[in-house]
Parts: sequence; structure tokens; C-alpha cells
Amino acid sequence: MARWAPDASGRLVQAALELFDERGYERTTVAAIAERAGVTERTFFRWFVDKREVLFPANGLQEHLAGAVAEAPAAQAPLDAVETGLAAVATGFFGDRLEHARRRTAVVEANEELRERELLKLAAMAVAVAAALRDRGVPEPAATITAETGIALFKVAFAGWVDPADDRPLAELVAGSFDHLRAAASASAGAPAS
Amino acid sequence: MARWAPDASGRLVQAALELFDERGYERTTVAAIAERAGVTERTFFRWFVDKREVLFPANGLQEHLAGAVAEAPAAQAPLDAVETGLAAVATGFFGDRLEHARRRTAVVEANEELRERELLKLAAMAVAVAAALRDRGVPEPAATITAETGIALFKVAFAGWVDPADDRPLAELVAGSFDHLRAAASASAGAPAS
DNA sequence: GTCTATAGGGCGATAGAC
DNA sequence: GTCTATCGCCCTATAGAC
Repeated sequence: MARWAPDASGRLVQAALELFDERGYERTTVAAIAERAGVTERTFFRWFVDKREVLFPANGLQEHLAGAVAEAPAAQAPLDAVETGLAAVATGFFGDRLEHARRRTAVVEANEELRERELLKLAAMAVAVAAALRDRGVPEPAATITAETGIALFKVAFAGWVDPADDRPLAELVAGSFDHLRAAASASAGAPAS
Repeated sequence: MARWAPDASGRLVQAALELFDERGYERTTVAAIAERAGVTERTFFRWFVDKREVLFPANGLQEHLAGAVAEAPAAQAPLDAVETGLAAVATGFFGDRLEHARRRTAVVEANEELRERELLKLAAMAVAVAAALRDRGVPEPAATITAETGIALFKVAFAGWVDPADDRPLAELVAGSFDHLRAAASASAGAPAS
């Protein structure tokens, strides 16, 4: 018998999700989360730098995405490599997590602090994708522009995916967003210099 | 003689900028800001919902941008209308604020909480631009996709503008970002369905 | 693990402007 | 009188220091 129950961090995440769902994020204290997980408050802050971070545990998504962009066929244009990477995480990472994603997104959307943190995580993904593109030989600023655009498209696709009114798979929504962008870009003539 | 000196909020913003510059954001307490502005801590929180917000005072940027998108020539494609709107704020709003933008960006970039808040403000701008596009008759999801993409491009352009190594005007950097995106999109064939 | 500084909310009192 | 900006004091929770 171990001295402490294993997986303290996993239990904290689970306890936090339950409590946020029951009483909302703001009305849930870190003390209550720790108590339900059977650890002290201090232990919570050892695992998570702040209260919000318990909803954003390290899950390898960023590395998975950067790896998938790196391994996209060398012949693909930068934007296509990003699309390939996002399609890979859409199936390989999110494929079987729709219900979890819906619950988690409901909590995050209900709170501005949490939406903020989500945006920071997305921005970090864009930085990682830009680095992967540079490794493919894409120069700046094209790498950053392509990466930021791709993450913006993913954000829109993800919002559609968790929307109960839309039951298309994430990979299809990602492809749809990229198609929309290509259509918008080719309909665009450039604004006249003023 | 009024009972209180006027423009408490402006004084708080000024005091905060000075102190953040002198000692950094984290090592500056709200009490110190309030003291320098000649008000109490409680007054600080009446004007700003939290400590970060003092660096993001309402300045009309979002409304300015949404208005400029709305007033772009009706014949322009959605992406071009967004480019026109961003070009308008680049000159009309930011034109003469380079030094201020540099100082402020240095403070924001040095702190993760502040970068988070900046991202939230950018996301709100994207929402406002999407609404302006819908008012122009652009359907969803094209409106949101175009708006999010445009704000992503603006983010990249802005970063270049405040970079001391790059002295091109913001409007030129915005146009350059849009050109890069159009080039990337037309080089793109779409990722093969897997 | 314990201690403590700081963020930030609640609420009533106060003193002007109108 | 009402409305508005400020104060003051009390409180809790977060998060960092020791």
C-alpha cells in the first residue's frame, strides 16, 4: 500500500471539474478542490501554478500538433502543412473526447479568466506551429502568419465542434474552415493603398 | 474648488504606467498606484475591475475598427473590408502613438498575465469585426473566419511595428501581412482528405 | 506545512454637484 | 431632494515566502 493515494494531480483535475460543474468556477475555492481530492491546498499549488491551470493540464497537444506539422509531406505548402497537422490532432487527439470537450468548454466559456487562459494556450500553440514551419524552411514572417492563421481557423472549427447544433466531426470542420479561408483569400483583391 | 481632483482614472493609468516602468508590474501593488494617484485602493477597483485592466483602458479602438470595417466600400470582398478597417486604425488611431505603444508593449510582454489580457482584448476585436461583417451581409462562418484571420494578421503586423529593428509604418506592415496571407493561400492546394 | 502579503468584493457613510 | 465619486473598514481567497 502506497503512503499516498496515487495520481494526486489527476484527482485534483477530476475534483475541480466536478466542483466547477456543480457550483461554478468562481464559487469554488482551491481549498474545496483540494479537500475533495484528499490533499492539502499547498499540494494543489505544487501541481498547478494557479487555480485556472487545473483546467489546462499538460496533455501533449502542443507537441502532438508541432510534430504533425513537422511530419506533413515535404511537398505541401506551409498552409497545407498546418492543415495536415490540425487534421491529425483532430482525429488522433480529440477524436474520442467530444463529451469531455463539451463539458470543459461550457466551464471555460462561462468565465472570462478561463477564456483568457484558453487564448494564451492557443497562442502558445501558434508559436509552436510557427517554429515547426521554420524547421521546414519557411521564412519569417510567413511562418508566423501561416501559424497564427491556422490556429485562428482551428479556434473557429473547435467552436463548431462543441456546438450541440453541429454534429460534424472536428476534422471535417477544420477542412471546412481552411476551405472558407482559401475562398475568402481568392475573392480578395487587396485593399487599395490610401 | 471641487472636492476631488478631476480625472481619477486618468491619474491612476498614469501612475500605474510610471510604477510598472520603474519597478515592474508584479512588484507594484495596487496600494502604491492608488497612493501615487492620490486616491484609495478602493477607488482603483471602482474604475478598473482588476489590476491588469489599468493597462487596457477603454479607448474606443474596437468601435473605431468596427466602424471602419462597416464603412469600407460596399464592393470590397470581406477580407478586403477587414484590411481597409485595419489600415484605417493603423493611421487614424495608432499613427502618432509609436513611442507610447513601444513602452506599453514592453510592460505587457514582460508579464504573462498581461499578455493574456491583451489576447482577450484582441479576441473581443475579432468578435466586433465579425459582427460588422455580418452587417455587411457576410454569412457565418465566413464572417468569423475572416474576422479572426484579420485580427491574427494585425497581431503579427503590430509586433513588427513595435520592434525597434523594423521602422516601417503600421499601415505598411498590415498590408504586408495581408499580402503574405494571400500568397500563402494561393500557394495552397488544400490538404488531401485522409 | 505554516505564515503572510496582496487582490479584490460588500456595504454603508460622506460630501459635493445638480 | 437625487446622483455620483470617493472613502473606510471588514472580509475572504489566492498565491508566494519561509
